[in-house]
Amino acid sequence: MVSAADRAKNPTRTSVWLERGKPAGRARRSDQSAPSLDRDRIIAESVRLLDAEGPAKFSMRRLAGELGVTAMSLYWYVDTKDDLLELALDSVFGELRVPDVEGAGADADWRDQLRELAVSYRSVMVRHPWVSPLVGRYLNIGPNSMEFANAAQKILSRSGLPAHGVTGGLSAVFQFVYGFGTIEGHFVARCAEAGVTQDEYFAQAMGALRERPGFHEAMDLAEELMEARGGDTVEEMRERDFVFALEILIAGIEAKRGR
Amino acid sequence: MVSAADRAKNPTRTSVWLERGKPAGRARRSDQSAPSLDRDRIIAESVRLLDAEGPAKFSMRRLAGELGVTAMSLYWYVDTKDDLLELALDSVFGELRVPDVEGAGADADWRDQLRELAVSYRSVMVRHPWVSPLVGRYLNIGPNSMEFANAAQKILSRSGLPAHGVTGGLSAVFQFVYGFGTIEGHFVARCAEAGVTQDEYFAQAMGALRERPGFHEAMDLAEELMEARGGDTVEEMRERDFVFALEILIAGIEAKRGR
DNA sequence: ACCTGAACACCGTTCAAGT
DNA sequence: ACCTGAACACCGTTCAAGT
Repeated sequence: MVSAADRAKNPTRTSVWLERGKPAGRARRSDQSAPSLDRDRIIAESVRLLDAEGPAKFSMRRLAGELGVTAMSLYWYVDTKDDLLELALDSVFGELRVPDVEGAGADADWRDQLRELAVSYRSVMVRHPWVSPLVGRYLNIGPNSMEFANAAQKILSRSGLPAHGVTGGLSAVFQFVYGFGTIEGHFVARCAEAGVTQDEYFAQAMGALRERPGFHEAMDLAEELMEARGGDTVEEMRERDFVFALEILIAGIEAKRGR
Repeated sequence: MVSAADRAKNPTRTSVWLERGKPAGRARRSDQSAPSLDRDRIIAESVRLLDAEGPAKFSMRRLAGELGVTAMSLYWYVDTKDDLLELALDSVFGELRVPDVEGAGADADWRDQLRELAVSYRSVMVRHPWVSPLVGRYLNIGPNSMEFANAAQKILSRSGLPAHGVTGGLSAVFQFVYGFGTIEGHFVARCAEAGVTQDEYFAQAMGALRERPGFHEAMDLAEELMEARGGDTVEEMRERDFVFALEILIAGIEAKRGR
């Protein structure tokens, strides 16, 4: 933990994870009277609030209220709201089911492991729609993010892609999943806020669009394509798109093997 | 344009573009004295400010100040800040160079057109890093967004993908570009804010990471992969990743033709 | 070591009032 | 038709002070 004065000496610090000093908060006193707060409690409650009410309503004052404390108490444990968000971000990355890529897992089919990691990443983004803007905002170098990135690198390294293409392959797959999960997560959150099902929301938006003058032609093609894809619910349609897109990516990687 | 009272009658409105009444602002009076403001000026200045100072510093009060007017004047032209952002979003989508997919363009190679559209989308995201969170937030049904989506659909429809796979293919390509452009745009913006070049920022972050205990192994693989990819500057490295990733996607689509 | 109260410089938006 | 001033209910953060 770093005081405001220390921070002034390190003005280019770009991440909580690059703090000097104790990484997990200020030194705990050995004294018997336990403090009412700690970083982990603050982070856990932040995640809960962000999930429940969305990032727009998340404030230091609101969070403090939920913890039965004044807003200023929080500043004993984190330097800024930004740092807190970065901590919350890495904390939900802990939910990722990262396949075993070391011992026995190093012999598994890279395609299966890639699918597993992609599916898991997607579901984190959907469960926590506030995560995706933060992934863009921070460096993503917390321990859980790093474990994820490391596993992804190992999996793609075994795909047969030429060495010069592995980072590009990583981009292709995980930026896709990021984009997909972002849009999906926001859609789910919007429906929940509006108090309608995804199918209701979708039907309403499509209806409104069809009435727009000059958009008939565009909608015709869109509907034709949606028809061909099939799927009875919005969730099923999205699922088909995700699966097919992932298969395109895997097929593309296979096509680029050794070139 | 819709008054607060009208809006109350349409509580499920989910986009400025689904407003009832005049789509381009309130009716202009025929009177000779021109008003000092109009929607287009407000939108243009919003884009300028968002580019220059980022979304965190963008406020109705700040914007009004820049336009030489009080904050409340703006509410004559837009219902909420949210609506204004949605308008600004579609406005920068107007910068997209959408290939001709209708007449002669319908015979062009779909790969070339897909690359052109992807490159253009990426560069919009990088020039305007505030765009990417908004793409997640809104429905993206403004006229420029729709033209983009329509062109993308037409291009993918000619790729040889089976009809049921076209929407998945669209996801794969454009969610990838979205994710890539998001991360890239934020990185560029962060460097500008910190007043360092991308290469300096990158070197600093890598250096800090290498010093972290227990991250040696992960960094070794990452550096090996970056070595193999090559590229002397951060921009060049990113360029290689983007190009290769896009070729993976195209190869994947080709592999899925007719299946 | 840990927490608080008051204060500063901000927000988006409403509403009644001006011209 | 278009714009303003005052007001409401908020923000993140600092700082001096309490225990």
